[in-house]
Amino acid sequence: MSGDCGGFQFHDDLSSVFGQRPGGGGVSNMLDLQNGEPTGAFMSFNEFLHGSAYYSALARAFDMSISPEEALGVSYGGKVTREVEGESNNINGGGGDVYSNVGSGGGVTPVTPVTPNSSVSLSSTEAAGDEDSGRCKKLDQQGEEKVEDKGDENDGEKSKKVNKPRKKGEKRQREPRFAFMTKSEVDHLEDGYRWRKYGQKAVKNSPYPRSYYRCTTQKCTVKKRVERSYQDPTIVITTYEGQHTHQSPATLRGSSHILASASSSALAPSFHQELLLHQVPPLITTNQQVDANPNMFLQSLQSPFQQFQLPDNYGLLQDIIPTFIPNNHP
DNA sequence: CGCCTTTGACCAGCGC
DNA sequence: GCGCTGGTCAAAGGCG
Repeated sequence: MSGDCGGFQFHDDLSSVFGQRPGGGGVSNMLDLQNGEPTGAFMSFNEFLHGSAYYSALARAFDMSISPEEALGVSYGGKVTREVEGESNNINGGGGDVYSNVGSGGGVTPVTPVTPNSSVSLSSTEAAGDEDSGRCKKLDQQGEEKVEDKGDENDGEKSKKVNKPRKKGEKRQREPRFAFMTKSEVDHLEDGYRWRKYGQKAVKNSPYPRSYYRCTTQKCTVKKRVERSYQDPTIVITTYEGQHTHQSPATLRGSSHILASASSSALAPSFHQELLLHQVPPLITTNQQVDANPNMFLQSLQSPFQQFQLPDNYGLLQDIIPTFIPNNHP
């Protein structure tokens, strides 16, 4: 079990960590917000994820400025560290509060479309790619081999599906991964990209299956996993791996106008988010102290964002941003 | 017809 | 070595 190849070393962590019910102790109030409201939150991480500067900046920030542990620490405390380092200790019971989001505090927008969700939290691991050193080479190979395989699968013999030659010893560079914790009623949040589901697995210790998605754009190897917190079904944990090599349809659609009309309430929520997210990078510096007191952290983050004159309905971002930004400490 | 989801099977890594 | 688990494949079927 611990042997989760991978994908994400912290996937288990995520499950357990994100799975912690709010109220455990500290900061986690995000889940309590908007209770029972089937609000549709349009989760537009696309801008965040597509090959935009933001993604790169963020990845870089996590990768170079902070260790995975620290990144994770943004949301929860120390126990996690070990997992990130390769141990799959269950941090359950840690009671640590995972949610560090500033509540969306009713930031739910009436105009928000159908995707339910509200609060979001981000975590990042192993952008550093170290972790993979020990495992999951499989993933590396697949990207490339997969292609070959399809061609090779000749023989109609395919008695068994997966009998492709896997190169051994090859390591694949771990792609930066980011996990979002979202309160949502739908598993697959709209993020502006097109995804194809390629698998679903039951997750140990969780009644909810984990779904595996792959970006349908050719040559784009981005993947994402979606699973629900087993402790709080209203929480969806979305983990992105890799970096889009293209722009999302949503972005293409309006990116050029964003800056000009960003403040317009006519913009779709996603655009608001995009704008905001793109403005964020400068704030990403280091996140020392992040692991201190989430509350403190969040509080310190709030002011910087206010300068953006966020639209009334930026609800989601409201939650996302604070979590994203490690810290902006002078 | 193309795209997507579902689903059972396979593989690799890890712990015991 | 065995069993467990996560991750992936690919056939089959559904849908627009």
